[in-house]
Amino acid sequence: MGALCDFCGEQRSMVYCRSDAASLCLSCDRNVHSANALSRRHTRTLLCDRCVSQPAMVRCLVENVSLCQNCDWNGHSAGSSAAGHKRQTINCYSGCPSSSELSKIWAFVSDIPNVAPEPNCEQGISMMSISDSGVSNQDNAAGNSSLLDIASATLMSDLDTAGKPKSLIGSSSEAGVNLLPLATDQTAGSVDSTTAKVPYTADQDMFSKDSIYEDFCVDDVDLSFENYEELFGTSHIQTEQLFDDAGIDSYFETKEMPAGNSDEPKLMQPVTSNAVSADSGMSIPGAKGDSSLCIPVRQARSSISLSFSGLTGESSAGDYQDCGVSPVLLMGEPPWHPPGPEGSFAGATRDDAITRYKEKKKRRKFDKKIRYASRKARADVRKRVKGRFVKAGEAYDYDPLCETRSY
DNA sequence: ATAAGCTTGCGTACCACAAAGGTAG
DNA sequence: CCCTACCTTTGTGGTACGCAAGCTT
Repeated sequence: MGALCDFCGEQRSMVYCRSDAASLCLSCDRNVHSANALSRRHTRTLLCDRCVSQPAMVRCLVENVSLCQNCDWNGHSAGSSAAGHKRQTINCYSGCPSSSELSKIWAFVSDIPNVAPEPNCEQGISMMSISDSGVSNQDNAAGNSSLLDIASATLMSDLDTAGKPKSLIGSSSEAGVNLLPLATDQTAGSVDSTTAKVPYTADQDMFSKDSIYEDFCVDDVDLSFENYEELFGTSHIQTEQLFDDAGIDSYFETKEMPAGNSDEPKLMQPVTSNAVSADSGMSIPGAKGDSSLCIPVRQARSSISLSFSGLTGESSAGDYQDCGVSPVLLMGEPPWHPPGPEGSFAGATRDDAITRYKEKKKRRKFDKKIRYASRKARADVRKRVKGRFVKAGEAYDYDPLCETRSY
């Protein structure tokens, strides 16, 4: 039994709405997201079967579970016995699809309950769009059938441990499947599906050419993050709990940071503002886009470089890497590689990135750090006027030592 | 459909003063 | 090299305020 629906609190939550930062049962999902046009645009996806708190990104066909990126990485990391498991991307949807329509999209999910059609959603799947590519059925001349193609696409049977399809080219074109970058959250992110159209057709072998980036014609988008929840898709506490996972901690317990780590000072900075925690950069779940950052790499790089707090335009690649952002992602290296010697390099790079990310996550403190307890103690007992400290002996309106105000 | 007003949330300045840090003798 | 005195800088918390974004009318 998974977590209960955040809305009704009765049914088992099944889908995750990043815009609402809520886990919902299908019934409430339809109710909530049929309220108005805006809510219908919320993109949802399956809930991670493992952590039951994050949106699932992939479906492990071997274990038959849906996993968020963190759980996927943890469970299918290089060297683990599960590293070779076949995985399939899980697509987001918006609109108000019926349970049968969801069943078509998520054919691998056997227990989609029947949900009565919502009166406000008479358009049903006609309103539905797969946010993977910004390709909606309205845009897709192939209609619903291709929609399902998209939904079932990207069979990751040949994925290496970095989640990079090895034989993407062949499988995509041969099967007539529209293989597209992983899902973006069009509402949680600024990646507007209306502008982020990917002009891809099945006969375009975009993955086989060096011109891969040129084929992504996405307007430069603002990837600024509006709040922490949106960024992480969960609350601070939840996130910390997530990464307080004993498995993760135990994994790093014996590992020492190398001396002279250039990012050491930065690590000491409390991350209390809505500035983007660089940790997010690794998985960037909900980071105005999905964890897999399905926006084209080049665009992502340019946008992120302007949006990550503390990272200026002059920031070097090392800065980004220090922040845990995969150099693969940031430096324009494609998120996957064709089979070949480069693959192992990419895997190592990714492992390095994961290592940095986890180390940093372990060390990070989200609450305010008190450097001088004595000063805090002093401030705690200091008298104030409208929040400001006042000279000793002056009239004051707030005595922190008193239960009630003096004014 | 648009504009104006309202609400909400976030970031920051402000204050006094003890402690920390730096410098000179 | 160590110690002391002096000066400057830092950091601490509650509140008010400004701004921006979203929502309502």
